[in-house]
Amino acid sequence: MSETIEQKCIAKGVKLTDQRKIIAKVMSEANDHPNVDELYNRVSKIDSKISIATVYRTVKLFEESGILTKHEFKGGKARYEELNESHHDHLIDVKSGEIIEFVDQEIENLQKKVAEKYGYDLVDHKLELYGVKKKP
Amino acid sequence: MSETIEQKCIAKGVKLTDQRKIIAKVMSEANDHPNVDELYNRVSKIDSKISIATVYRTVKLFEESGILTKHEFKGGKARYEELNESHHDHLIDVKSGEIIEFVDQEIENLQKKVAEKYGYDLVDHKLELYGVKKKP
DNA sequence: GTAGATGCAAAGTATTTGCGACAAG
DNA sequence: CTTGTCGCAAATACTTTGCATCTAC
Repeated sequence: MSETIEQKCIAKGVKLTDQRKIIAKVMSEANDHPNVDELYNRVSKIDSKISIATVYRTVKLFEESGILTKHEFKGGKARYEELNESHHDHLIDVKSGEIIEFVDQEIENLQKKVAEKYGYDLVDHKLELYGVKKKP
Repeated sequence: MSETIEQKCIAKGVKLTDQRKIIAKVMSEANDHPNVDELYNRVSKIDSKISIATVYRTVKLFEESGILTKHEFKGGKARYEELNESHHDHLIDVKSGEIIEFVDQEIENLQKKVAEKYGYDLVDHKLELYGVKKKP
């Protein structure tokens, strides 16, 4: 088991307020990719006085601190997930919205190769696959 | 030289108004990836009475008709480009915003393979590389 | 104690929409 | 003619921000 978000905040010198602790806890426990509304709903159940502005401010702060990562999947609201050692990309079921995480080292290597071919160092990338479930 | 957007509209039965003809022309001639504001500016130079609502409605219509494609690059406004036979992905210079188009058949094949591995047919995908120019 | 965080409501952006006037087929 | 489009302004959706108050360190 790796560090919790709260531990990461301490490690990175991010001040821990009650609100941030709650948001950290909810995100640490999430195993999906909540958008700000969903996160706000979950957080509100723990402390109903937290404002959505704080949720926005906190996810932004956590993102800038390298604790969360933001995804902007097709035509939807921004979604967040905890950033951890294992990088992965996403396969999105266009019918159900289900999100599957995957890793493909070969694709990663090829991406770096493409960037280099054009004289660039790859600093970031986004790979999203959109699919429909196959008929058996 | 392939079809103009105007010709594609006719082929697809999209009604051609004066405004749409102008937007079609500007997009056909663009060799970048304008966002709606930029497109509106270019279009306004030809006919200053076109409203931005029409530009929004038209790019949406063209997208749904398979004439334009929409990109939502990191943290910016939506950008559009003409959809044509040659599929490609994008490498974005994070400093300058410059956008380079590239094709890598090997990555394309691997994507399909990943989707299949999870029992999906790939219907769409998004691959964006973000890089910084290498020091010589 | 002080710098920074919060809640609230108001302000920004980007985009969409209702409606009466208008134009393409 | 008739259906769909346009321009306008108002509405919406998501996100950010100014300000007075409060809190972690």
